[in-house]
Amino acid sequence: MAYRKTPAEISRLEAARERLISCATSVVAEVGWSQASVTAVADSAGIAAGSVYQHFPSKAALAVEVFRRAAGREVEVLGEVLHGPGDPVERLRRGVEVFARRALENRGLAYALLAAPAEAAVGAERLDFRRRYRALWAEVVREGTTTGRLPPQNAEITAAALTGAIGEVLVDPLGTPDENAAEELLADLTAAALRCAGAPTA
Amino acid sequence: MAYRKTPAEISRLEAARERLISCATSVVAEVGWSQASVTAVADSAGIAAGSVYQHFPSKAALAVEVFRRAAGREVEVLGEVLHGPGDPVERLRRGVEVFARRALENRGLAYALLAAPAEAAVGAERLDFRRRYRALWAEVVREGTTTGRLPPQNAEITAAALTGAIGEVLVDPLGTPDENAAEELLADLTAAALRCAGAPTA
DNA sequence: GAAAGAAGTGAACCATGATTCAGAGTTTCC
DNA sequence: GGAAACTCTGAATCATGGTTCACTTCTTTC
Repeated sequence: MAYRKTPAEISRLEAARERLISCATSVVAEVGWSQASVTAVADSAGIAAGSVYQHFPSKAALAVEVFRRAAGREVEVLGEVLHGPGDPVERLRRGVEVFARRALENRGLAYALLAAPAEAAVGAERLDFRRRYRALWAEVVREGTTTGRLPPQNAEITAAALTGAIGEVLVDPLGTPDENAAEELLADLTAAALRCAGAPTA
Repeated sequence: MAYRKTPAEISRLEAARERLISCATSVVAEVGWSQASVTAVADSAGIAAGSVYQHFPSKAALAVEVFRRAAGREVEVLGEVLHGPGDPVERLRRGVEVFARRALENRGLAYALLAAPAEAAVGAERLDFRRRYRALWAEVVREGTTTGRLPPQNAEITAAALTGAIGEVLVDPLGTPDENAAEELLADLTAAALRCAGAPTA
């Protein structure tokens, strides 16, 4: 019994791993997946390229973890809003607004999550998360139709349409940072989303 | 004056180039951009890998040409429908339907154009074509609002939303070929698109 | 403080796939 | 027919960037 990881050592390693994920996330947000080489990520975390492999078996595994963390946060936030109290139509409106606002506040990351070219493993993860967004929208839409606040419709299709519409509307502004037009964009986007679900125009 | 390309020779070269583009398009539609190596494309056209470089300066240039041709056809078809005769709302409906139907008829290619991971040059091209789709939708929407067939709205945002919504709704079915559900999908998709533009439900 | 074991380093290694190029085969023109 | 100019071939070359590994540095335990 000559060596045994002490609790302090374990948490130091854990912290190093977290730091690596966090730095990798920043790098991806700044330069995109394709430019986020192992070397660049390791440099930004202040460690050697080889050390990355003490925390992750491959670059792809790290990339997937980065994506999951970031996308998971968004799904969680959106879920909270959509599952919150109040009228389904109002929750839908707030969901779109919150999602878009968060994206515009962290454009680089939002672009990486929504649209930036990425390796296959991340692409697969992205599909999975789009499915989750869809499921969240579908729930609210279904609730709206059953309570009569929304007209009859295929909730799954509407949910997919919402996911795509919001992403597409955001991608362009995400590339060209223009602060002052954001509020108007948000208003127009939420209006389009509500129309898409068939909500009566306010 | 010892050698001069004869007309026959010129058209033979031209035909070889066209054939290459056509074969490359098929390969991309079947296996996606990432698997469409120069060797695979050359093999499918029955020429050596090196010969590709007699027609294109780089693989990226060929990929861009493949994308432009295919996407250009779609823009053209959509434009014809949207610029055709009749009520703007009806043209909108038919535009969505035609676009979606064509995508479902050639799923592999549609997926490659809309969503498949691709090199940077193709990604840039894709952005450009999305802008063109958007411009086409925006025109009709604007026409609808000025003639009073559609409620007041930001036509550019609605156009972006339509582009994203249609793409997103299609991407999933494009991966899982299911013939019989297509008609229902088309009906639900056009309904969602019309709602998105604020068209009164039929 | 010394041995044992683990983490960290970074230059070398390796896999992939685009690109090149020397030689073989074609076409043109006198 | 034959020289000149061009196309075609495909194995060799090259570029990129992820991954490995012999070695160094740090931790633990006695």
